[in-house]
Amino acid sequence: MRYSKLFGKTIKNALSDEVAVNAKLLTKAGFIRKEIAGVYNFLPLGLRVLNKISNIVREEMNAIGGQELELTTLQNKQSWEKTGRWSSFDVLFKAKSQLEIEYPLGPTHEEVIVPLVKQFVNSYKDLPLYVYQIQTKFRDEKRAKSGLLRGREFLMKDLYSFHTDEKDFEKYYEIAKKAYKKLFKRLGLDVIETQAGGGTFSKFSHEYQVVAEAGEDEIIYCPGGDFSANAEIATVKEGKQCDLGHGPLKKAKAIEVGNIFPLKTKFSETFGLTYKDKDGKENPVVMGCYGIGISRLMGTIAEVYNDGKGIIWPENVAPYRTHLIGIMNNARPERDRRESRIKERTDEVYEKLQKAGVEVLYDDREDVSAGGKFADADLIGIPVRMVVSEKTQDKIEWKKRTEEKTELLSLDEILGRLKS
RNA sequence: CGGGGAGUAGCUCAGUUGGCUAGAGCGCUCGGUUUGGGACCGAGAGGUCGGAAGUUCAAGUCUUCUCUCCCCGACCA
Repeated sequence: MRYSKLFGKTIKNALSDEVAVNAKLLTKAGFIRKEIAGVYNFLPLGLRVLNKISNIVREEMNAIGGQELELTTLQNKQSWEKTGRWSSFDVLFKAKSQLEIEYPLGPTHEEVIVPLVKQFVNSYKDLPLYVYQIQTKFRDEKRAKSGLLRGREFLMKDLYSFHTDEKDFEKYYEIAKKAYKKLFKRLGLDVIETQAGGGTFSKFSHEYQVVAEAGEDEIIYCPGGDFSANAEIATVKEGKQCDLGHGPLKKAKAIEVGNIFPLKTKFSETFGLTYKDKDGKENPVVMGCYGIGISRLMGTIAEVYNDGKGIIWPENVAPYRTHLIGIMNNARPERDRRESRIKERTDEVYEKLQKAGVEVLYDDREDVSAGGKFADADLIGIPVRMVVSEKTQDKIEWKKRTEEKTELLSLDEILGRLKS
């Protein structure tokens, strides 16, 4: 992508109405722009990050048997009345039509998926079943805050699992836990699996927490990694030795990026979702739910990985793998043949990278100084920066966003590095 | 929803006790000089001062109402 053509440019000053680190950086760098409080537009760069996160989540959900589907956002009031949540779900958006009919705007999808699954599941032979969707959800937060961390409209993955019995559910729950661990690792995030309360549905749940000052949750955890509990339910105190002797337990603020929990038969009983077992007996289906906040993850990554200059994207979620800069006199290429060759060379490197299948954001702007391009590259935070200039001669300068050192490499050497 | 703060150019902001054609920096356009860490000179465009009502000879400035954004709290499968 040529930066000169990219929709959504960097800005020098942060907008005054963005205070949260993630919103400030993402706005400055041209990834997002606020529409109203807690509701953001995702510009091309931001959408690429969102899609990369979604795709990793998608791959891992597919790997544990998940089938992707798309559910409605405009939902059925009757179903919500049936579960009692039409009145008890306090952040439910209620949209009214011209005919004065009310529709819940989906904050979650149990009320849609359970009646839907009921139309297809009759027998133990239809189970287990794992379906998921990655969709925009709406929650009427009284106070949206912290940029992408707590919005009124946000992108979320929800997987629902359906089982014949508790035992089968528990088996899958452990599989899901493993998938979550792998998935967060792929995203480049240090995520702590945390025991949490069960809310209204069950005795327990698990949250996936990222330690960060901006977080709204508080966890008591073992730095060695074998224990963590939400402070709301923790029975142990900060400072106590953990069971494996990894030193004293710590207390920290954290961002909840995922949450998995048993639904048992709560929704299947409400909607009459049952199956016939081998003896022809009707039983309620046992369910589990597995959520991940996709847009919140994007905010969390920006919140956690940055320095004074900008964002530092982990490789797998960066909008582009590489950032190419040409330092040249483009104002009057016809006047200075030597420097105009640099422009041609950078164009050529760009074409070759593209041909080799390397994702590259090419800063081809002709009226921006070298310093301006470097500053923007740091702000945008793509993992690898490559420079072509008079100084690099027939080579290309390679620099990682996380490091200060630069190296001069040939295009072949660069392609070799990007392959591994 | 309670408490606090803020709305003036695309962005960040200044604007005195109400007083003349409402300003600056950045950005943008044009011309010129520049090019390895956010260059410089010159010219120019750009404003219903969030909205409505009111007080006044006169309102960005005072009063009332209202909308919006931010922060703290409460809330948060």
